[in-house]
Amino acid sequence: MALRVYDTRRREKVDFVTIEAGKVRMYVCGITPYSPSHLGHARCYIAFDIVHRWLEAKGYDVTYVQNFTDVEDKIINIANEEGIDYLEVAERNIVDYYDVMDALNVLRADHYPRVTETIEGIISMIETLIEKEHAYNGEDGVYFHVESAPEKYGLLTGQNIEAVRAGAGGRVGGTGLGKRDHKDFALWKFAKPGEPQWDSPWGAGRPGWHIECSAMSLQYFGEQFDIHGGGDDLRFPHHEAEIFQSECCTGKSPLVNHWMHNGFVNIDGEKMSKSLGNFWTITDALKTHKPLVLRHALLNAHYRNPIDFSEQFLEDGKRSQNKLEDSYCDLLRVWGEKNKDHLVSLPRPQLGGEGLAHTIGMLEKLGEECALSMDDDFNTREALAKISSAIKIMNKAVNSDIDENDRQSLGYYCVEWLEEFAGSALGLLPSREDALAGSQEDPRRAELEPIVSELLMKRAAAREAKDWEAADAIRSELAALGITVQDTADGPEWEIN
RNA sequence: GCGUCGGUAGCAAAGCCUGGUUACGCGAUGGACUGCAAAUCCAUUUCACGGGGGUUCAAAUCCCUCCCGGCGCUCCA
Repeated sequence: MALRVYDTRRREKVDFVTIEAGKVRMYVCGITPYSPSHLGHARCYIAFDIVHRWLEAKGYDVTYVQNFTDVEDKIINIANEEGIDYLEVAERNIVDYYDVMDALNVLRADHYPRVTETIEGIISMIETLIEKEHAYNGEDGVYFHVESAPEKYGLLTGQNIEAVRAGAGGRVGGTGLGKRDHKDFALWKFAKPGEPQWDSPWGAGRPGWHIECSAMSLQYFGEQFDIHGGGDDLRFPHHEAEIFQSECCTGKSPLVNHWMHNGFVNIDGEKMSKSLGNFWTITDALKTHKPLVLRHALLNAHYRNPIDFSEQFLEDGKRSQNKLEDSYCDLLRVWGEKNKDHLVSLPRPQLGGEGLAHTIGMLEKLGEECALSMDDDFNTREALAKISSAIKIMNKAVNSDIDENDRQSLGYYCVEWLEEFAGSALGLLPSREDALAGSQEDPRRAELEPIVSELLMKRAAAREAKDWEAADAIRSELAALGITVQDTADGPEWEIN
């Protein structure tokens, strides 16, 4: 099956081709750790986590690099306000980033280089650019001269260099006093008093915003690599700046085969921003919803399209995710109830029976379709639709009147099916242990356990006595505590809303 | 202004590149099951594609045009 990926530069889906057979070099722009991670970050890094997972599922050897821009204006300002070192600000937000991404089941990249650890590579890159006359030393910093390579302008945004010049109007000269041209951008900013700084051939200072990514990709991948990703807003100027820097430095073009950009998260139709007061951190969202619910909700739209985030959006994700987890749990029980001691080592059962063959056939077809959806530019929405269809078939088959051995082996098949597509590929399944334990991972559960157990025992007694009124009253009481009770063949179960 | 992405049933969102077949989900309604619920299953809620032209045996899908909206052109995932 051929993987097709949308490439921002060519503006169409193209066959995925790597520089070296079987190997993928993927670079995704990481965060500037000046504040806790927000929903936009969740969307971006989940999107590229899907790329990461699917490429590995297809057998590629993926090297995934993601940077931290740990020295930058906003970080310095916050550090000054709080009277602490800028690295402290960066560090605490990097810790937050790892925490929330782990919770969201985002697999770690292979390398997380930081600007502050890449100064040497940055300086040597700037030296080369100056030698080749693509950069110059201005009053307040070293700048890249965009007009030195005009053919590279607008490669990702389709903007025309002449038009931009014409439309720039009053903004020309607004920032960067030492610029020769308003389109030029800083490679190295000379230090102002009290700012973090490193020595350089041009004077003490720190790197401009774009150069770190060029230096890091060069360091880890060399002159050219396969995938470069990031949020849609990075197309310009950040990624176009990278093209200027890297290609002018090495003389190799194109820098990247596949440029990938994920769509934005809007809040109730408006762009999420601190000034509008509609800013959601990931931690905010996780206060009321489980991490996998947020992940599911985000994967329910194609990664390139914008998402309109709302309470309803999360509620939809919650329903879908609960359904997935409930079904997974049920199937684990169908298969494993009698095999708890060797749940993992049990060999895959033989599938027998005419009825099963039909079911297995349908599931295999859906599995293939699911893979095709992922191959078509990582269409997680369509893949989830296939998974939903599969779950329906699974539930029906497992609940039908069939031989017990068949039921058990079918359960096993279904568990494996879900683990392959919903689990490995989409990262939406909890561990088998967590799934079987229900929502046990919720910290509030342990707290509520004693009181709920007591009420459930009273209710069981009332039901035993067929005192339905009393039993329902207890259920209402629990509902008022935000707890839903479900009666199953194995007795009542409860979960926190 | 320039660039770019969109406008799909009550809501939400795939499909458009590679014209011709059901999206999927939520919500709603009825049914099976249940003491009643929940969960699950079945059925109904279907002939939806911004407007107008055109191409074609056939268009949500290709072409033209118009309208509306998002985002970018300054820091931003």
